[in-house]
Amino acid sequence: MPRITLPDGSTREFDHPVTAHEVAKDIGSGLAKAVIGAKIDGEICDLATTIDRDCKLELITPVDRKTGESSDEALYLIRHSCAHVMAEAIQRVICPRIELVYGPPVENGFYYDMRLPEGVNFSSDDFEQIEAEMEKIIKEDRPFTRFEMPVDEGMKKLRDEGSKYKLDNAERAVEAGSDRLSWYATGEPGKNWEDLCRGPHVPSTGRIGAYKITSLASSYWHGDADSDSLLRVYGTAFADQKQLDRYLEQLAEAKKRDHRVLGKQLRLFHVDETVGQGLILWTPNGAVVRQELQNFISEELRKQGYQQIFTPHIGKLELYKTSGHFPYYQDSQYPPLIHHEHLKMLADDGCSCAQLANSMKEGEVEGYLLKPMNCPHHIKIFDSQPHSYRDLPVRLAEFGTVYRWEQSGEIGGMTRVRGFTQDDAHLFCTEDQLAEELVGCLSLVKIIFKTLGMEDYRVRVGLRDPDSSKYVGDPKNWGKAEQACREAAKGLGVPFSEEAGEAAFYGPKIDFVVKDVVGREWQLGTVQVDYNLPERFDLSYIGPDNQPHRPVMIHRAPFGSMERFIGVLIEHFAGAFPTWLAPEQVRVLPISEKSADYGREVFEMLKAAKVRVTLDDSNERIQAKIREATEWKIPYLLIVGPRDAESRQVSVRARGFMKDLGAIPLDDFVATVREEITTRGAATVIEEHFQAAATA
RNA sequence: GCCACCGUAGCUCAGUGGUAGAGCACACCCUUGGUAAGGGUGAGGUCACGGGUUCAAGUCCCGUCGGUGGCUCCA
Repeated sequence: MPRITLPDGSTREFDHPVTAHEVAKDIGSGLAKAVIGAKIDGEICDLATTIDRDCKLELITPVDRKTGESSDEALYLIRHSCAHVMAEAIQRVICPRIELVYGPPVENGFYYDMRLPEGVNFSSDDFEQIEAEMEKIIKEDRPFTRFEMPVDEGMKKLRDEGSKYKLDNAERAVEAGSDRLSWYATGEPGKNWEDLCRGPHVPSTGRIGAYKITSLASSYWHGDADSDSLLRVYGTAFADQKQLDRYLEQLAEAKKRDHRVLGKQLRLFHVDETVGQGLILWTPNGAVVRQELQNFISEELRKQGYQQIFTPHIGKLELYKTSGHFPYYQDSQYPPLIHHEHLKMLADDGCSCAQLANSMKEGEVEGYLLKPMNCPHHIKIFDSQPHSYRDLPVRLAEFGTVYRWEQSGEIGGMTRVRGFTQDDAHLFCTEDQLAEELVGCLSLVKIIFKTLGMEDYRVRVGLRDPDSSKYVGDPKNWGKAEQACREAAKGLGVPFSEEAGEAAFYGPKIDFVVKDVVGREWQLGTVQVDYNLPERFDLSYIGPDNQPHRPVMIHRAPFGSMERFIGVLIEHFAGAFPTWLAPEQVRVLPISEKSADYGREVFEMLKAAKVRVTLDDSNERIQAKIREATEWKIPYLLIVGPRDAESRQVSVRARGFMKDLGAIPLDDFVATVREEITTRGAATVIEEHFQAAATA
């Protein structure tokens, strides 16, 4: 008879099979009331699950009594159950003929995919009504009742009901090894709403807590673009209103630091539909941030022995045929630029687009390509001279702008664009130098992320799929390169994962993924080993044996692109850039016209010290000037009035303190702000000046 | 690319087929003030673009462009 081990190690024995709920009752009536599910030998189950064998049992309550937080399991049960309630409400409120497809819990909530019958539609305007219906179902506190059938019988039921989607789900379950199919009725089977579902669920609808329908999207059946288009309704649910409110606040907070919102507010960049989708116009403020960042990266590159180069934005088609970019990746490139005479000739001949594409592939029409990658140009620089092994490694760096035809639905803000500038570099080295070069690439990343305070990132090492033969290069070298990537990643001291099958066909790679303050992940740069391009371009160096050898290439763009990186940076800092990056570093605010002359003097002095400073000599009151300046997230505001002019001081209001920190001599301020800027924030001397005021 | 929703002043947004609105920003005037909005006046619009329905369209329909959310893709 079942002997049940609880998480604290204690055991309970029963002389008959019991349900998880009965065990909870046996422990205490309070627990029995609170509990919403169980974990039996690590597997999450309904509370009504019968236990007839020895097992480990964990009871799931909506909220942990000690921490006040919900476990992942509790949220899983609540959200999965809420998906059912939402689906029922939608069928009742919108249309009963809506076909249900699939409704799982996901991170931060749940969704339900459904197929709408012809002519039926709904929008976010209907959310309120659906939520009202959900409220009713929850108030009724109907039990989630599980019932099972043998596969044959279950399939027949589904066929009779005529839902191809549910039938498909069942077939998949059977393929995965199920010998029975299960349904959950919200109430009484055969009488109330039901759904084919593996479960588990909370015991009854009343236990769902707080919920909200969040958005509407579309999806494809099986994720296949050629298959049926489905409507996906997103929602979220929590154990209680407080948690839901907190989540919604986080969402609102995330929206406020969205780089697209801040980009507009702080005039960092502009996208103009008449210029083109996904083409970033860097406005003066954004250009400052980018320029400062590029200067910083360039300095570090020089320290590491990189040489800076410049290459044009286009190159002959032939070049990209050699590299393999054309026509292999033609779909993700802007169409080629072709010669006038060709264009004219083809037009006169009434040539179709398809014919044109064909003749370009065949080499009958020459043209140029807007470069989708910088490597071919860099390779040509490397190859413009013979190389001795003594020259290696050669490290060529360029902030190189590339253009890619991203799918229109994917483009947005600065993080997914069609024209972008990579902090690109290509390293040409010997097989033996590879490991050390990889370490060098990663140390650069480390320095820069640290300076920017972006310490919450992880590294993904992409390795070969052991079952595939698509990879180019010597398997022995691959093994060594993979090991080198692994070691280099380890040396960073941040979490990293190895992912088999994620390598490019031409070499293993290391990707950097950063997390922003609200927990979203962004893939930034990569470091990739390449055995393919040196082969394709027939690169060589002369070794100590006086024989030609093939160099190995490393592509590295550790920040991905300036666009995406700065997009992420805007969100990371919520627009409040550290002083060295801030478009406007200091603003001088004279109290009134009486102090205008001194204000101008302060302004000129800072300008001469190469500080990005402005003077607000408008005839507003000081309160209004401060408010205005605060909205621009300027690091330092200098309030100057007759008192300050008298003593040649400035009254400092530093961003983040939101109050008057007191006055310091003008010369001291200039010197300290300079130091903060040149050390890129390593010295935050200003605050030390005001220790007492700042902490008061 | 696919699906849904959206596009009104520089920005944020109201606007029920019948005379295009508010707040902020901007310009000018008054105000000259010590740490998050002083007051007044004014200017600002092809309601994304193109077609259609209607006596009448910002509003309804179709198309195009663009945005948002998702799906798919991502050298």
